[in-house]
Amino acid sequence: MPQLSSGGGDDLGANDEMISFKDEGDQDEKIQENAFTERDLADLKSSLVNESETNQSPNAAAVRRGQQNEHRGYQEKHREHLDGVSKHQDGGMYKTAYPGYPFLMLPDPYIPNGSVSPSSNKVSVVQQSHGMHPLTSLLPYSNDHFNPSPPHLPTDMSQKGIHRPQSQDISGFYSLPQGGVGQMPPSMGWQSQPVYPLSSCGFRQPYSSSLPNSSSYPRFSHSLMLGPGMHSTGIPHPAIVPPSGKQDHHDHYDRNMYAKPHQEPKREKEPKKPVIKKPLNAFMLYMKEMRAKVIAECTLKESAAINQILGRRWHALTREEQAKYYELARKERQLHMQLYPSWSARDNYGKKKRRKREKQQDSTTDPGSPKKCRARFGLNQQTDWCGPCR
DNA sequence: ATGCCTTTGAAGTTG
DNA sequence: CAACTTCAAAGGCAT
Repeated sequence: MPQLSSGGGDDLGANDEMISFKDEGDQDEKIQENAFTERDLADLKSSLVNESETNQSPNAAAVRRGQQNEHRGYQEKHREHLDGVSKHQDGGMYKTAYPGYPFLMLPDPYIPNGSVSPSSNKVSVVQQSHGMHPLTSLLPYSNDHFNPSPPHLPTDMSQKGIHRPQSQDISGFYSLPQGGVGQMPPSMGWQSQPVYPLSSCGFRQPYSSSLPNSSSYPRFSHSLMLGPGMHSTGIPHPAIVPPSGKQDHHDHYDRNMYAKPHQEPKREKEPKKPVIKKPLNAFMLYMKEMRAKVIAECTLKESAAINQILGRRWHALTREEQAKYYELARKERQLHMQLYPSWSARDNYGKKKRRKREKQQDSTTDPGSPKKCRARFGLNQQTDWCGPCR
């Protein structure tokens, strides 16, 4: 893949990247294949669908329609919506949220003013004591494309208590904290938003278990969105994460770091070096922005499922639409470089690898159960002995 | 408690 | 230099 930053200039190196899409045919094939195998599971699960779920769906047929639609190629569906000929009675998510191209909804949840995704609260960000981003004034972003919301609507908010600046700059992802109270962007009007039927989501059935019901449908309280971490002092840079805390499952950073950004005086031990995370690439930025929409429209929660949808939508975007994110990502990298000139992706490299290696080493010395051991060495479970087990 | 899943893209590593 | 690997986000789920 060519580097976007290469060659300078207009920097639409993204175009090259976009040319080299995966074989969509294969993808669709894979998708359909999965859809088929997963439908069985879905059928199974659908029997467990609770009352509220059916209440949300106009009728069972609608649900089934959604399931049937799952077997149609995403591209087909996408084309449908592009043509503005949504056959979904419910109007379909695109009809509702994407009158035209998906990007037209960008203004709504765009992250620069706070990744609205209620699920993306885990902003991977850093907690530093100072409130102002050192490069605030350097942020050259003109987010014309991403103007987050109508002027009358507050946009300064983020999840789990992260302040997002109202100013339109790159800081959306490397949030620049500002004073003031977190506010709800238009897209955060979750509770008043209509429930989008599952059929509008081009997603596969296994997640029908996530069909809306009164309890599972994402409702986000203000306390969640304006968590205790909402503070006027803020977050210097989302890419930085305190090494001590747990940021996410993978890297063990503190998810709630924003919730308690100022409670650290207690621990005065080892001022460890904060972890600086990778800047987000174009797709990651896109995901972060669109996740909330997908969650709302498809009533999904599982990120793996959501990401599949987002991946398909990503491919459905036009070059111009993608270019916006590539450009944003490029600026993200630039800013990241400015902020952390000495940082290298290598810094965070090899953690999992190391863990894996360590695990493997453990497993070589510790054979585990005989069954596991035989399986590992491809031996007959009934008759064979493996060395380590012996 | 931890890792996997799932996506794309950037960047690092390996051969 | 091509191919491969890792890590960014996300949250449910399995172990």
